[in-house]
Amino acid sequence: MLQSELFTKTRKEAPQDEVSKNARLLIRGGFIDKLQSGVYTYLPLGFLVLKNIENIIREEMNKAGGQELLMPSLQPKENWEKTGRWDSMDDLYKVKDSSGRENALGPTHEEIIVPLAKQFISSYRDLPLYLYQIQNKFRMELRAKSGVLRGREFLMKDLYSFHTDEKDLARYYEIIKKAYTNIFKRAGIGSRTYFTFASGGSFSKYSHEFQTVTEAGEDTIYICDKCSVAINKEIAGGKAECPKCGNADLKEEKSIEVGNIFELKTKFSEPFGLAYKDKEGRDIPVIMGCYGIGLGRLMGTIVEVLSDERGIVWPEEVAPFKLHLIELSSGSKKVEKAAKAIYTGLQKKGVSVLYDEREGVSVGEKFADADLIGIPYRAVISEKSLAGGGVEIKRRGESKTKIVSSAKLAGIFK
RNA sequence: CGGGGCGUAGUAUACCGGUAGUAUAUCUGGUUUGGGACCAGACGGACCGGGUUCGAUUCCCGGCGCCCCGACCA
Repeated sequence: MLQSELFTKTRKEAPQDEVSKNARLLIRGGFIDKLQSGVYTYLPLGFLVLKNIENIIREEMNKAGGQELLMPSLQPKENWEKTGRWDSMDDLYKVKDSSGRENALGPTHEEIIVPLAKQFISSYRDLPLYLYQIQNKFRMELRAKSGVLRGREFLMKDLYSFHTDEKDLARYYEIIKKAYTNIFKRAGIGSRTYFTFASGGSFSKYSHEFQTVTEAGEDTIYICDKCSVAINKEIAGGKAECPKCGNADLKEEKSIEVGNIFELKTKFSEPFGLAYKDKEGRDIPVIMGCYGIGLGRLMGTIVEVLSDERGIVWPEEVAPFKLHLIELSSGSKKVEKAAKAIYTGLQKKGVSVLYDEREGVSVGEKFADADLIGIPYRAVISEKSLAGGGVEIKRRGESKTKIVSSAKLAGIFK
């Protein structure tokens, strides 16, 4: 993409009402725009990042046997009354249309997927079953905060699993645990993300969260270095010990909940009468699990964890482009021609490139933009680089540069 | 939802009871080009409603919006 044609421009300063690092950098770089508190537009650059995150998640969910579908946000009141959540869930958005009909704007989708699954599950032969979607959620947060980390409308992947018994649920739980570990690794935050024991609510001892260590987090966890797991402060009580090995020498950190998985068991299958016939022909309630990841929150977490004083440092798999090609021509036709040839050549090889061919933009500004936007590789082409034998290449986040011939440039992205 | 703070050009800010200045961005023209370069000109602004006042962007009241702390958060 030509940078001169990019919809957005970078900003030197962030709006004073944004305090969080993720929102300040994402707004300055032209990734997002705030419409109202807790509600953001994803601009072209941000949308590219979001799509990359989405693809990572989709690949891992498919690998775990998930079938993707898309459910509505407008959800009839009756479904929510059946589970009692129409009245009990205080962050539920309720909308009344001109005919007087009432709907919820979906904050989660148990109320929809369970009656849906009921249409197709009747026998033990139909189980297990794994369904997921990537879809906007609405939650009336009393206090939206921390940029994209806690919003009122946000993209979320939610997967629901259906099983014959708890043993099978436990088996699948482990599969998703691995899938989530892969997702956070590919998203570049694996080394700081811990499998965490958290409050289980009324049906089980624990639920589990994936918590990423950063000062920007609103949760506090205690990490066991021996087991590389953590326990959420909300259930740790006064003296925390590792739920796995009993170690009491835990490290306290602030963290962001980037994913959660929990056992629903029969909490939703019962109100909707979701049951299957076993081999003896008896009706048995279906056992369920559910598993969520907020995509915007994940994007914000990546920014919180992987950025420096100059801007964002995107991991390769989520970066909006693989390479930021910067032309410093000073009006030199030779440099212009060489840069353009490299750009077209890389495009043909399928390497995504943001090509800064803007005229009359100073060197400092181009470099500052590249640092802020945070594409993993920066290639500079100028009189100087050509004299040195080609293109000067540098990784974002590192300071050493090296010259490679333009022929060899594409090889870096294999 | 409790407490606190803040609303002035696209953005960041200043001053003021007498209708608003600067920077940056944008537009025009020109000079520049290895870390947000420079010159000249132009465009553009007081959240909404009410009150006090000869006069309100400024003071008072109400609303709305935004941020922070807390509570809440399958």
